[in-house]
Amino acid sequence: MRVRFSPSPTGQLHIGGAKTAMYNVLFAHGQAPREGKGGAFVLRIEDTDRKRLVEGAAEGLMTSLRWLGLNWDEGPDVGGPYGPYVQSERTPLYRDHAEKLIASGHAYRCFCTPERLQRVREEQRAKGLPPGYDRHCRNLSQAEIDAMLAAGEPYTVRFKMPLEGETRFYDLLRGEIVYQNDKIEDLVLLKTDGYPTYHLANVVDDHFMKITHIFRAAEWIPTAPLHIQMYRAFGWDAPMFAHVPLILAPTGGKLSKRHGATSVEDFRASGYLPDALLNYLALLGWSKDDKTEIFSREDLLRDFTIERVSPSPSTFDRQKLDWLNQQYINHILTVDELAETVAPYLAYAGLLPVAGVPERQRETYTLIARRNDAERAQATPDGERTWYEVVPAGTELADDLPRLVHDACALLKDRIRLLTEAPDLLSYFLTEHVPGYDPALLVPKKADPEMALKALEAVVAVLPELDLNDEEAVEARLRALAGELELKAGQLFMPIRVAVCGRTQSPGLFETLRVIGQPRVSQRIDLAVDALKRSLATA
RNA sequence: GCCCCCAUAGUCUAGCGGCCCAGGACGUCACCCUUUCAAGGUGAAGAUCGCGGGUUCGAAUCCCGCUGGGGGUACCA
Repeated sequence: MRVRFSPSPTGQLHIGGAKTAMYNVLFAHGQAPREGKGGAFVLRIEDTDRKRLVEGAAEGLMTSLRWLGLNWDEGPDVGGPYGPYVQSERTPLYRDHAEKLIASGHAYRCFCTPERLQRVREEQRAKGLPPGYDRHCRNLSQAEIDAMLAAGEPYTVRFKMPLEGETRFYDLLRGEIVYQNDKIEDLVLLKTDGYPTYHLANVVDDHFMKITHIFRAAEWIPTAPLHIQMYRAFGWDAPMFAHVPLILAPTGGKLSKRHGATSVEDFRASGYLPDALLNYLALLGWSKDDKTEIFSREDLLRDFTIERVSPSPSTFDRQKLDWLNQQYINHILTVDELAETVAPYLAYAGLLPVAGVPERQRETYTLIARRNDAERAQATPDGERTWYEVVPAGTELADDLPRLVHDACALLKDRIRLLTEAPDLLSYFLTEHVPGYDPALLVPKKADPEMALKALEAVVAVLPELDLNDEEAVEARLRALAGELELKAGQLFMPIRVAVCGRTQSPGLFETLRVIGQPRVSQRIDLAVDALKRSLATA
């Protein structure tokens, strides 16, 4: 069983494309071997539209696929027995086959100009007729054709669609689909620039690359009958088809740029894990049973069958993706893995030297930097703070960063949903001094500054005798201290938390103190005491 | 306009004629845990299975129509 994913290098990999690619991989590497057949996944670049070509897009597509772990057995970079795998390198093949179709009476040269086609469409619209090519050149006499050719008139090659009858084909997800032949146009196969259209290149390549199953986006359903007719005209067997449903935007319609992140690269830069994205995409239109939600790559390879993919389109739900991402961060990644994964985001936010980013995370760092540098340069004055603007440039970092990143990840893994949240959440662990904060936060609700001051001064007094590594002892001592001061535990804990973290939310107080360590804790509390004294003096 | 596809709670889905006056998940709400925020646990609300006809002893499940949503209608893929 051989399948293929064939993106056109006109932009980044859309998550709809990623889903299609994933189904291809799961079929070739999962379902096929399970059913005792060999499986190969082919990557083919469809760069036949020279006008829409984007420099570097093919590389970007491949980077995104690899990031998702969707690896191909044959493709432009790895080669294979049926190459080349880039269509622009195969143009003679397409031209030959267009000629073959003309010779066998299944296609014809069309000398109509774009202007004439445009005019025909307008006339049809004016008369309320369905727009489409009027087959003007289908019945030119040989003399007319020869004259045009002799005059050097440019031409396209169009497929001679049967004028009557019907074409049926079987879709693995939907069953049989029937089209009336007279509803299908004589579409262009070869353009005047000598490049093939999708229809020609696809059918020819899928045949010569021995593709057995075509899993492609549902938007191709309407042209499937054309493709079937082409296989027949060539005398080839058509592969099986499965048209995978589109991903819709919450507002309806195809998911597009206006709906925020839509490309795999967008999600990568926004702090999603490849496994979580893949898991989410798998669930969008497929399920194993009535309860399983978390699927590792191995699970998917073991459980996926194309037959269980739903034929109905589904709406993209960012909240569920976020939940899955959080599940992976909190329950599936180890602390070491999290610390490594989060490194590029920390580095870009200035909380880790770039040199401290592990080799394996370099690519992510580069991607983040490339995508954000431009935006960063033209900093919006009104702007909301972005995830990487959590500490001022030049902030002094702690000297024992690797340990701190690791320990802070251990404490914070249950509250990171996106990796981009890490810089903010980890900031006060990684800097030498607590980032600036409003001293008013030091005062708990329903309390006054005098009380907060009294509490912190009492802490300053007992701090030297505490071993912060002994969380239980610290807790016991501080609880006792609260009693002595006639405060509720929380009324004592909150000022300490704010003094040390610069915010009212943090992991458990005692583990936080342990990780930040005696010297910095004590220095931060001293500063908080000063701040309180100052504000009391002014008031 | 014409052609095609799809149709279970706001969203993703289980269900493939009786097990379903419909199960799971996200989200929402409440409670528990608790030094904050999370995480975790427990529970609740939320679907006349889009509507109307059939078929059948019996339909979310099969058939037809309608409605709604989506896609296609390019010398783009």
